Amino acid sequence: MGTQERKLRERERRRQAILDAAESLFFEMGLEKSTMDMLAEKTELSKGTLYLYFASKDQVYYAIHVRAKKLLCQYLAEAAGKKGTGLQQVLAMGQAFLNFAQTYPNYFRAIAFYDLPGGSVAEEPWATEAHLYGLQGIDYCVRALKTGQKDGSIRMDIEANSMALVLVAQLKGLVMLMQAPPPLDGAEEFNPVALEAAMFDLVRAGLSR
Amino acid sequence: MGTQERKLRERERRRQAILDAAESLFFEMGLEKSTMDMLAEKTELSKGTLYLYFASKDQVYYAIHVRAKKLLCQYLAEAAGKKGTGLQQVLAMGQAFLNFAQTYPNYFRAIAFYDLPGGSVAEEPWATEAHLYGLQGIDYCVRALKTGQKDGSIRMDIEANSMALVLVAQLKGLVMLMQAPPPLDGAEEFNPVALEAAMFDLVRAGLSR
Amino acid sequence: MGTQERKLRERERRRQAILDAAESLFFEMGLEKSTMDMLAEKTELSKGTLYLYFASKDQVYYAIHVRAKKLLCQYLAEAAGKKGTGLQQVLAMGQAFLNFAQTYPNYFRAIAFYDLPGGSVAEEPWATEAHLYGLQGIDYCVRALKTGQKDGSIRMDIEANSMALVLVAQLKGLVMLMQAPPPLDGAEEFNPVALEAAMFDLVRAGLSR
Amino acid sequence: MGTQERKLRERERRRQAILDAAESLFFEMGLEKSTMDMLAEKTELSKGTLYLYFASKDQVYYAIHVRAKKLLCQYLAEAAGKKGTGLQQVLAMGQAFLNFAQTYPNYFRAIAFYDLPGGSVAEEPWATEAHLYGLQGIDYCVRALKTGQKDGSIRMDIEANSMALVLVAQLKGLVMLMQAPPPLDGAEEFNPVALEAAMFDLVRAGLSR
DNA sequence: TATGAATGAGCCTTCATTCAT
DNA sequence: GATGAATGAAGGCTCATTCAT
Repeated sequence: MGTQERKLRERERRRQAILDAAESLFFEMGLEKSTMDMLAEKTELSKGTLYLYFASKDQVYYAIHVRAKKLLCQYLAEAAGKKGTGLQQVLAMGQAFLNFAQTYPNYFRAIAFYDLPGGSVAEEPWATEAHLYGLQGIDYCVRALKTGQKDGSIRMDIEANSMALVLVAQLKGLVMLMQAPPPLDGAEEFNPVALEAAMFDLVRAGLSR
Repeated sequence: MGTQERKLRERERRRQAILDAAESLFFEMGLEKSTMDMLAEKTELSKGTLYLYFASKDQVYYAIHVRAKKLLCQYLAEAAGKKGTGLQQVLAMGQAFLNFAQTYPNYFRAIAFYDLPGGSVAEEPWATEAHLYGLQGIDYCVRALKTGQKDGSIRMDIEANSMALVLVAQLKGLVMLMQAPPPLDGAEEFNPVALEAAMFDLVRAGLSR
Repeated sequence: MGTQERKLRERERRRQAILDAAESLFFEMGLEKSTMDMLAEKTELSKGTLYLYFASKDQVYYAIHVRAKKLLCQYLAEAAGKKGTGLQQVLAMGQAFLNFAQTYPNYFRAIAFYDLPGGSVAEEPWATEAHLYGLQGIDYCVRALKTGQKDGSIRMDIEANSMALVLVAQLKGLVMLMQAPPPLDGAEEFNPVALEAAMFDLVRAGLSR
Repeated sequence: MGTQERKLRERERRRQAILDAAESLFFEMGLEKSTMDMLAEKTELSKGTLYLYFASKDQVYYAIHVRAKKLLCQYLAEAAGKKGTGLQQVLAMGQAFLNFAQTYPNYFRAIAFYDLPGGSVAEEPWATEAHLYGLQGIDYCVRALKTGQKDGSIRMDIEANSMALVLVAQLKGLVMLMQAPPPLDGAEEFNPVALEAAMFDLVRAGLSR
């Protein structure tokens, strides 16, 4: 019978619906200010039911985090698969990261915030899946760097593993800066386009031979 | 009589003692999980007394944040004052930033966390002083870049204002990565020294002519 | 199924039980000195549960106030419906008011205190229902006065609207006096029966033709 | 030496200054919302000093209450001393009461609120002086009533002691009604002048022969 | 006498989680 | 599986009062 299977699918659908609601809730209100009551109301489910699908509020947040990393991985994978030199691939991945962050700023925050030292959910025993996705993103970058070194588009004296991490960290830092609320009087402060250009300039010049 | 003056000094000393305790508390437990009760216990003061020195929990945190930015500014100022080419100054400031982050990881977090989008205290009307310190740090970097362009150590086609922000963002991202808790099994994951080296390599190559 | 209906009834029952407890608590301790902890203990409910039924302490008090005015209105309505001249109706309503105040001294206080200038809950946006009950009481009195003027039991030169308010104010003042605690040594001070008699004497003579 | 005497006068002056400040504070903010800190700031005295003059916050309030009753007594005494029939004296005292309440609405409230059952300070062992002033006011009224019975302006079958209390209670109730904040939409509700007229009409007709 | 820093009990309210139905 | 009433441990903050100086 497909009965059991159908039930499973149904359950997964519900789970995703909860996550959808949680996403918009958490990102609108902030994680700490969001309550399970609000989530229950938004999902039109009872509070008890929520706990049938997620063991805790943190788990809900974690699931969103995983979602976000999964999606980011897809963006990176696509960029990594493009034709071109290794350097071009690296730059394409950088662009993909920026696109992701601009298209899904909330997802980006879920990733950035979650990884923060002292972040609310990190260091939990079940935080495994998310980490793997993170590693995979790094791995794409490492491979592209090595490809670039083989095809001559990237300097040979670069240590690919470390540089990949540096590039990712740089991207995260940049997006966090760009997404930070203008602290005062809403002054123009900086031009996102110019910022991106400067970064790509730095990376291209810094990596290429 | 210096009585009044002494009282004022005494008061300031107490204030700083509270901040010291708050620092270690907040950074150990995280801001949200720290309570005023805990702070009272740690300072061996009553809860009421705490509110004689700080109007709210947020204000305590903000004061730490200001402290941190002040100190970081000193680090940067010192580096910015060193002899050498503009490029060397830029790199020296990068090194100073890393030194600061390693010497005072908690202060670094205070800065990084506070600036986070959706951060708990940002956008308050009194969050001005802190912002100015931030701007000053950027300014040091801009000047060093321009100096480098004049003395020939840095490419002329670089837009100093944007690049300064990129460099700062990069540093923040890198330190956040390095300070992130090893998410699992404590695997070595990455080598901080190699990471720093890779970053300086990227920056030097990326900026110089 | 009447399941849902039963639940609703159950909920209402609980609500009333909380109000019962709150009544005796507030009137014993005074509103300001009563705490939600006390109310929780008295109802043998947790403090959190209290907030499932009432949004705030003020709302609890307000609910009591409404209860009181509702009951008073019933007393007045009954008296207003009696046979007799208008004057007799007015006096009957006065007597009903006194009966109410003697039977439910706490309710009387809830009304008197709530209406007090500077009372804690007044001027809230939801304080509407209560006010309407108050107006209705006045209305009964106005009608009785006019009836009396038609049937000749009450002087024609009396302005019914103003006189109704005067009579109500008089009654309130009198009951407040009678309910005031003997400030010292418990001396007899005054005789409630004589007081009532004096008031009815005054009103009868003052109104009749 | 007049030294000690001067000190005593100085002390009394300070005491009165505190009361002046407390009056405007309490009546502006409400008793419960006023804090000793506020009073200290208003008097430009330290909080500790306040406790040198008054044993508690309640005592401060009580002193204001006494002040108020004293002043009311003066108003009544003056009216009671006027020439005319007993009835005229009674009515004059009523008018004096209304004048007092309109001139010093805050004082009136201090009296009315303090006497309220469950009022914050009542039933304290030291609440004696105030009570005496209250009795004196009653006494004036009793005498005027008896005078009226002698001079034929007031019915003989009235029991002066009870009627005096009724009249006072009536006045209090009326003023409380008139001072109550318009509960809704600021509608005109009632006309104070008409109210006063109605009351005097009732009393005159009710008392006179 | 005057100060004001320190106290600490207490207040109202919130909310993640549980569990009987 | 779904519900939602009940829980209770905190949480941030207030304020009348005390006391060493």
